[in-house]
Amino acid sequence: MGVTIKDIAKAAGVSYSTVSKALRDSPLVKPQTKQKILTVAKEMGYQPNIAAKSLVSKKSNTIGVVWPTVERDALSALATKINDELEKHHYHMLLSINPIHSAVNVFNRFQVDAILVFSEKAPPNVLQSAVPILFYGEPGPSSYPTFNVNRRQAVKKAVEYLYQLGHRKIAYIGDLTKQNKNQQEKLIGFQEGCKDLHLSPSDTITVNTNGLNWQDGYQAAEQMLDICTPTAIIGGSYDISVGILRAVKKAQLKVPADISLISYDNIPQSANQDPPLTVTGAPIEKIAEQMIKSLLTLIRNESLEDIPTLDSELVIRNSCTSLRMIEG
DNA sequence: ATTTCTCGGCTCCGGAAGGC
DNA sequence: GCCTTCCGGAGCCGAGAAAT
Repeated sequence: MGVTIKDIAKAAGVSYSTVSKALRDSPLVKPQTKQKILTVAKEMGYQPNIAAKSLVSKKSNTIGVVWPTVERDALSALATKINDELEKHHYHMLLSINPIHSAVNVFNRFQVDAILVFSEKAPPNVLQSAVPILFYGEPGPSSYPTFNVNRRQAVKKAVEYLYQLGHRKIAYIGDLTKQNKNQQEKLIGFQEGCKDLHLSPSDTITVNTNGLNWQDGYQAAEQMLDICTPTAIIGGSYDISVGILRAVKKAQLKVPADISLISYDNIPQSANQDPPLTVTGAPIEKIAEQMIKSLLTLIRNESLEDIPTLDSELVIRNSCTSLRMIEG
């Protein structure tokens, strides 16, 4: 058992209510008494008991986050940013990779203040939760607010940028699974972008990775390169793009000299690749910021007006080159 | 089966002490 | 005697264990 305010009270020779006030910097405690209590607390290694605090305040200052997987770099980056953003507001984060229903159930028992559900596919029925839930990505049951980013626009921007560089033979390598709306949005963005720019359907290639891990991207790119070599590729996620990069290198080709590459997922890690990747998508700092802003609104019991869909940004680094330069 | 107690921390209310 | 300052005790919170 850890040190409690009762232990400190005994050691400091005051009552525990005085310790409580001193620790909360209450003006009702004499400065000398306060200083003595703080010194004793520090010496004894006192750490406040969150469970006890939440009993009184009816708040745990904890957010439950339902996460699909911890294995993808893109998601770890977002989880880190969300945690940073929560810390700014003195909140803690509990992460669960359980299925949505059981995670929501456990979080309610832990008495979190709100739950953020990162959903890659909509849950089949209504969730039982005493605390507010915010969905990110795939909309949940209609009664729950959803926060989203403009994936379609992101991929479209990538197509337009590659077009400006002179590319006409462009591949999109991503998860094309029909059930996953988020991934479908990216595909639609690619198709719309190509159509708007009158790219020949025979030159635009879509390759299904059947997954979002780097291995999925690697295999899909490897198979594609056996058959054809586009001048540019758009990877459907950061992890997929990492796989594509490996496959391109294995095929004795160079990015960007032989093939330009743009990755979906606007995360800082993209800059650490060789070469640093040009990326598209909403910056994860902005995603985390907007997400937590919406969550805190829900916690305050205020109604959430329309949550804005975050626009994407293209970050140009070194993985794309002008087609003229390749030819020259 | 029902009631009481326990955990740790917070807050309200009131008592003790001291100054005028 | 009154007022202010400082501190202490009771009660509360929720869930589960222990007692009845």
